[in-house]
Amino acid sequence: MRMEGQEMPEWTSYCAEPVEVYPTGTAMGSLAPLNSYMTLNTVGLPPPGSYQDSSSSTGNQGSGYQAYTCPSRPREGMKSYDRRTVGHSKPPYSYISLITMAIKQAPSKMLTLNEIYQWIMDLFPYYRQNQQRWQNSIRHSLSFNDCFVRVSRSPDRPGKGSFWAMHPNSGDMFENGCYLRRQKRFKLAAQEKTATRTAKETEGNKNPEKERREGEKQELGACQASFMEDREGGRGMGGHFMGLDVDELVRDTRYDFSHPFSISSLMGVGEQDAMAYRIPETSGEGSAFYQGVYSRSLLNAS
DNA sequence: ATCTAATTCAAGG
DNA sequence: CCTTGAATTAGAT
Repeated sequence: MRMEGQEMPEWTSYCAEPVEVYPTGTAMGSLAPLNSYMTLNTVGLPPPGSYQDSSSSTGNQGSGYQAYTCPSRPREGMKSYDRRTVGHSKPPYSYISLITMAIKQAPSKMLTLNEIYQWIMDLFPYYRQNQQRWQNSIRHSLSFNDCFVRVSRSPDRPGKGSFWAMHPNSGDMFENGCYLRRQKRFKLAAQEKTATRTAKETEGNKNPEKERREGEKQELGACQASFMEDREGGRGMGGHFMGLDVDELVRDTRYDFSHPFSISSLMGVGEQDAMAYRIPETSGEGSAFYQGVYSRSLLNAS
């Protein structure tokens, strides 16, 4: 039950209370969504005693995720596990996933660097440590990945740092339920990045140079390319996103289908669509639903 | 084993 | 704060 008009989704208020644990080696696709009310039993996981703990080796970079404490609403009869031993494990989300979640949950669909940091720390206790390290990684991710777009502050919204938004064509990068590694990056062709360099001061630069896109189309694959129809955005010299106006960056691009592990689901955004969890009635091969969800080039390439 | 995405360190603007 | 690059780690096949 989410409350309208609330700043943050309800689940963010208790997410700092780790009560559920996932076993080592759990396939990403089988992870329950953050706002799931499933119990360990319902997902058929081994008892808590059999979980490995990685929090003790806080600096254990490289040893992979041992366990993950899923932020969850404390429930009746749900014993909360020892947070000192099992909590603070690294969440099974890449920085790109985290950033994406943060931005998408924002009403404005745009956040400053610090707001992103804050959101992550509020939600995941693990990230309240080693801030220097992961925050540097976050910055690197933002600059390096074309799916993130830097939006300069408008004079009416003074402050420090730019805003970060999702590139309108980045698609739903995690609809397949994998938050650790995308199949393909969302890479803009060189021209797109360099496009509209001059329009920077011009303000009215709504004309991003819509030509020259055949090259990258083949590079990204047919499906992805279809996303690139019409208007293409680009980054100017300073890396600011200038090809599209803010409205486009900000619009909430939700998809018609809802996947149990989609970010929308994770964030409780699509609760009314929850029914869509239904699995297609055994279609001979490749139901429309899954074809849509798992279409490699279309959903992963971002 | 390989391919490539993600993470980390870190210099330079 | 932002961008890059090189080197390393690590998912997925």
